[in-house]
Amino acid sequence: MKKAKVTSADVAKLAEVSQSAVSRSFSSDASVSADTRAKVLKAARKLGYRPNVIARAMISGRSRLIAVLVAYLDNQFYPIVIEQLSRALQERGFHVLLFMTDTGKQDEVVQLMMGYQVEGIVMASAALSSTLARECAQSGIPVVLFNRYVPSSPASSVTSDNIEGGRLVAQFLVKGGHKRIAFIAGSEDSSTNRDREAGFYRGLAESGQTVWARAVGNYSFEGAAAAARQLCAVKLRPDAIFVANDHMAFSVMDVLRNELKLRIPQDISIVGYDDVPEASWGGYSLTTVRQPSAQMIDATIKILVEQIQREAVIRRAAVLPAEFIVRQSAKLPK
Amino acid sequence: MKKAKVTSADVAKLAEVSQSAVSRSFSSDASVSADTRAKVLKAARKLGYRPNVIARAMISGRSRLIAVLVAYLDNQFYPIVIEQLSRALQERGFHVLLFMTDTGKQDEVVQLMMGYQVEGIVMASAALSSTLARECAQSGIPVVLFNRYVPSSPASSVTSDNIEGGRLVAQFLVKGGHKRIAFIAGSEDSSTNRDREAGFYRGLAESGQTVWARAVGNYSFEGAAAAARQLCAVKLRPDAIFVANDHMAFSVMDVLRNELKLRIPQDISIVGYDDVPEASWGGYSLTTVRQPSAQMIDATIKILVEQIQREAVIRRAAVLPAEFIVRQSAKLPK
DNA sequence: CATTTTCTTGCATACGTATTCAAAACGTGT
DNA sequence: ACACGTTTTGAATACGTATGCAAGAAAATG
Repeated sequence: MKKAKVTSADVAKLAEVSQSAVSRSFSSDASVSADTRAKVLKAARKLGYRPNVIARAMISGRSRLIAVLVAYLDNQFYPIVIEQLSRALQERGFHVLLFMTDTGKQDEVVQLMMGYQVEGIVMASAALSSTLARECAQSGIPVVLFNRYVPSSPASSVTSDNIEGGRLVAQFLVKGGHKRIAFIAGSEDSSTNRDREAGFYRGLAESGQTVWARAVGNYSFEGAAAAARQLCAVKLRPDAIFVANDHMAFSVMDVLRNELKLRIPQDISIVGYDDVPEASWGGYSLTTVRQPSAQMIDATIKILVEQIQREAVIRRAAVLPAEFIVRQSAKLPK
Repeated sequence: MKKAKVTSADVAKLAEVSQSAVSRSFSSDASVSADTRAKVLKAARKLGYRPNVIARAMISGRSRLIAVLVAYLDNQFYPIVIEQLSRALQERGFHVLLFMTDTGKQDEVVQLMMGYQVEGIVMASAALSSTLARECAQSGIPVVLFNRYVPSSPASSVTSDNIEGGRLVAQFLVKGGHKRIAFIAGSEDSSTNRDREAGFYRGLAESGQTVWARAVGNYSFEGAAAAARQLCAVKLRPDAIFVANDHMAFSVMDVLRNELKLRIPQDISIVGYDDVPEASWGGYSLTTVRQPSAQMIDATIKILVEQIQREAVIRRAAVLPAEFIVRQSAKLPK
């Protein structure tokens, strides 16, 4: 098993042209006669030549690599995003370098990404320390916080309208006649949770209500289960719970139905956020708020590509409309 | 916003050493005095220097890139695998270059991967044409078919024992007293489906039964729903269905419960395969066969790393034990 | 102290491609 | 046939790092 690397020089020799000609034949906007290009391509095919992207990146300074940083993939929202993002980037000649990290090791990982000369960074389900953001901005690498928002940061962001989404939930639950409406938060330091919660409270206030109870689930399955138990361990339990994302909502529903023997939505209504695929499954049929993932991906790519082409990092913040999805986990308004 | 690239030469100048010294200071097993290394690291920190991995890959021929090819991420098995794989590779200094592709465009994508000089390829949920496999082997790039198996291919493979897994399902269902046991297949050209089905039939035969009915779901949510409807549209419907993976099983359960108003497992038993996280959720509580994903990842990495280090591509085939997981979607043996 | 032996160090070069520059080839109109 | 603009071509160089080599420094040995 030999590594028989075939280079542009090999192709050049076979095609009886210069190495430059080979290079130009593989670059779309170069000045080569159709004649020599044909010769080159023929020789290349014969030898099985493929331009070395690494070498190309070296000289051109464009690696065509986009780093995607994600903390976990058990919340189905992120796999979907990664799939769509990867497909869309592929179409534009970019490719995804995937990094998994728990918060804390972020600095290290960002250094790694920069080492790979990535042309852009997408951070999903992970915040970005301000020093790190500054560092990226200085080196001219556009950063998009996907589904996260940090006002003071030079990084761009793409989110859905979490505030409005939260408000919609409040309105729906109030109209449904609920009087003891509770909230289960995600990570308290995340902008998604902050905004959803703020919008939710505002919506309640507009109807003259306030939140009945509140617990924290930290966007984790177990955390949400604990939060649900906590909320229902009082004499007068809530008659509705807004859970800050679908992933937690499933866990909450399991606890309510199987441990506490409550019927959903007859005894208690549940609303989630994200509209991940499982939300439409029959086992849950979760009323939720849809994040427009396709539009969010589009916005992300637009921001990245624009900044890469113009070689200028400008802060952008895209906020896309959220849509309320009615299913069967919450009582309908009469 | 300027791209102020800082190179090893810059660091060398500041530290008053040669560029070679800088390079050596960043290579773990190089001969540098502790003294100069300290000087270099100090200067590097001051300038914010990070070795350019691209340039390093160029000269050393080691990109530290592993291509991961996957067809879709809606089956939760694959996100989990990607997460674990990425984490494990990161620990060993490798990184994941992610490619999404529908079968058909595979050749193109493999060419792309080779262009990036990846040191290894993991193909999950995608077969590999034999010409492609040969090409990879020739260029000395180890290929691991994850959860796929192609006997004639020079590519290595890592699977769970799908035959035994299928057999376990048959045994369990027979012991549960079922008399009309059906099967919903995944993609008929996939080795996972072939092996699970073969093992299942063998298990049935050992108990003197044969399959009652069979339909194809193509590993898709909609396909499985259609298959379920088809199986139950006869006068005597099955009293148990083995569905070739969990993802399809959820869809089948939805159809049975919500459309056909059947109770699971009282009216009909369902068994899946994979043990994805959702299988343990209360909404489904799916009896299934667990694929040992952690062990499969370990095996994959071991194969890759070994072949990369020894610079020799040898075909390996790891088959790991499957474990039967009893939950509540299938009647228990008495 | 002389002589090996082991460590360090800098110089020069190589990796495979894109791109600048000047020369060459080719057309075009007079 | 000539001058001129346009297109095509090859030689040379640069990108940022790792490494073989030889020389110098330090350490170990006698």
